[in-house]
Amino acid sequence: MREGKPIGLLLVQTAKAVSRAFEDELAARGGSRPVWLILLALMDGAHRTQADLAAAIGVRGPTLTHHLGGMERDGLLTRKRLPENRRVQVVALTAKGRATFHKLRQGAMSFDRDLDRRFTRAEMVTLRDLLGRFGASATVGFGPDS
Amino acid sequence: MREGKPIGLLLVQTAKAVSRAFEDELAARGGSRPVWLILLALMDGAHRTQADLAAAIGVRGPTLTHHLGGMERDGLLTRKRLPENRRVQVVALTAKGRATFHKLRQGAMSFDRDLDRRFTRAEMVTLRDLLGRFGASATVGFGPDS
DNA sequence: TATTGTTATACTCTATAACTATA
DNA sequence: TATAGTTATAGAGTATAACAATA
Repeated sequence: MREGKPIGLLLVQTAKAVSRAFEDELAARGGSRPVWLILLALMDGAHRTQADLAAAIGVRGPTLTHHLGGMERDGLLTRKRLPENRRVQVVALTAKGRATFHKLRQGAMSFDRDLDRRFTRAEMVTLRDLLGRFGASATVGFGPDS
Repeated sequence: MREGKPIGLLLVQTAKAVSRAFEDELAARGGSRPVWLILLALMDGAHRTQADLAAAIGVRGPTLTHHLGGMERDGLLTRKRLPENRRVQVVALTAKGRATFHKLRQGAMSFDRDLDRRFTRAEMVTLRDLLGRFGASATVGFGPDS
């Protein structure tokens, strides 16, 4: 016998509200969720190919190409072919890209601080455990500081 | 000093995965999230105007019009003007609309049962409390049975 | 004038299929 | 043939601005 709103719905609605607020925060600093995730992945530096990068942020190849195109037009990154294997594109952040990363990171961190204040240490441990129980995977954090 | 992945990110990523799975479940039964939410709101029957309905499912007027248009074309509902106030549209489910509701409701309930099994009663109480702490609002459940 | 909803239009994110270039 | 990525195209969901009809 379950009580109250379905837990999946509660989770999804809660996350939708939080997600919207987070995206507003990023937008106020000239970013968006996909741009933030790409910057994060590039700063972490662990990916090798665009296919890897796409997988890291959870989209398909053409979707990544789409976002990289926009970011390249905005001067956030450059793409150039590897001489040894000209099929591969090497994606690198520009100074502006790194600056944007830091700007967005500020927003992301302040956003998270606000959420964080609502829970005690113990509650946070419990919450992480319970969220983990839904069986989703995860990759990124706030990324490196420099 | 916080530890691990930002809690907001964890929440959003978890919800994204759950949400995607839920939408696949609805899609397998010929629905979608917005259609499900609209059917649910109409079965609950608490709204009065389309503006209310839009607010209940968290979208703007034109977005609702867009979805109602599709659902009307699909024969799930009818719209007609109130004689007393011809600005107001009265939205009503057809038999097909109600049938679709029940079909999607099966999917939603079986989906939620799967999630539910992963938690004890006590954990569920805790989880609801903690999710509530994020400060999101909420309206719907599984709706009425008939 | 204010209210209710629609139309016109557009943007963002995403995807699949077909293609180019390279290996 | 297989691989890395792009182009072409499309579709879902959302929004704002302007509008029509009604009150």
